[in-house]
Amino acid sequence: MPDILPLEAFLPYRLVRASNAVSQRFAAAYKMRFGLTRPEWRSIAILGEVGEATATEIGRRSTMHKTKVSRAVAALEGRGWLTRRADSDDRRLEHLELTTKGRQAYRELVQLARSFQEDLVREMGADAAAALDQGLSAVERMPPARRR
Amino acid sequence: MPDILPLEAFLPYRLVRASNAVSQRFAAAYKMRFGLTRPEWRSIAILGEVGEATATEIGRRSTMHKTKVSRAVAALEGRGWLTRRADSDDRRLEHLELTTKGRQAYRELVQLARSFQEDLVREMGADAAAALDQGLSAVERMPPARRR
DNA sequence: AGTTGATAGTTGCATTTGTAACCGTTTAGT
DNA sequence: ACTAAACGGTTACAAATGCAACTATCAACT
Repeated sequence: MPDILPLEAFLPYRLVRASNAVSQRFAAAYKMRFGLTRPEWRSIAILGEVGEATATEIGRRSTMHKTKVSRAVAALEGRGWLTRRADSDDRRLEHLELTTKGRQAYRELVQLARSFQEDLVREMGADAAAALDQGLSAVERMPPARRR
Repeated sequence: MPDILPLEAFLPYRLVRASNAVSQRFAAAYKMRFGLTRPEWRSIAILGEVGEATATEIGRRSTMHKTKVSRAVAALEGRGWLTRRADSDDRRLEHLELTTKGRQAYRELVQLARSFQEDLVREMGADAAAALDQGLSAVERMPPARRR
């Protein structure tokens, strides 16, 4: 008799599936509204949050690879949503900042995100949402598999 | 004063991040051991679980696009880990089944997955794991965004 | 029977992504 | 000062992915 593992009971699989379901739903919203990609949305989210950051810092804070950030930033710059400012001390660094247009979009994106999360919590139920929060916090506390 | 949304407090982002952290760690394990891709691992997992399935059923059960399944199945067939058997009634269907070699790998993969999950639960703590389970279940209960 | 529409599965093509290499700049060690 | 290593950022190339079109088959309806 075979020893089986139901995929439905396997945490990594369940996490991926839940994450896809939820984030794709949200991605559909900001893609529909602004035509943004996920790396772009994340970059805006970081810049809106911290005001100004280098590309590396965006990557660190949003868990994105340098190349993704680089491309997202280039695209957002092309839209006129952010500007680059060279660092006077270290000429490798570029300080990025949202433009007025970028901040305006950010404001709307925050609205979108808030109402999305409210709907989500309502739909799953407050206690389940609290449980999810607790579970995710524990995962976040785990040491990363391997730095690179 | 700007109205900000901390990305760290946004559920979709946290879900994606947790899911990446966990599933990439596991992926590294089966990739290291067998050189499998994620679609391949999932296809094996389904076939090992249900014994026999069509490509469409694998896709449905593992939430993968047809093309992913098609390519994964082709790769696994190339390895000699599964066989195709035409349906006698409906000649569009192909019943897929693991070979002896495939089942052997499956057995080892199940071991790998079990010990991975055990480690995971131990690392996050039993109650956090239970909370995560509860939260994920609630997400799984939500209606899918859009059928295709 | 014949046409239309659906379904199973594959493949071509464009887009996205990751890896590695690269350039310019800064830091550290000698 | 000088070399080597490290770092920020970009880009070239390869691999993975998704979409759409396609083939073959089946089902339904006339």
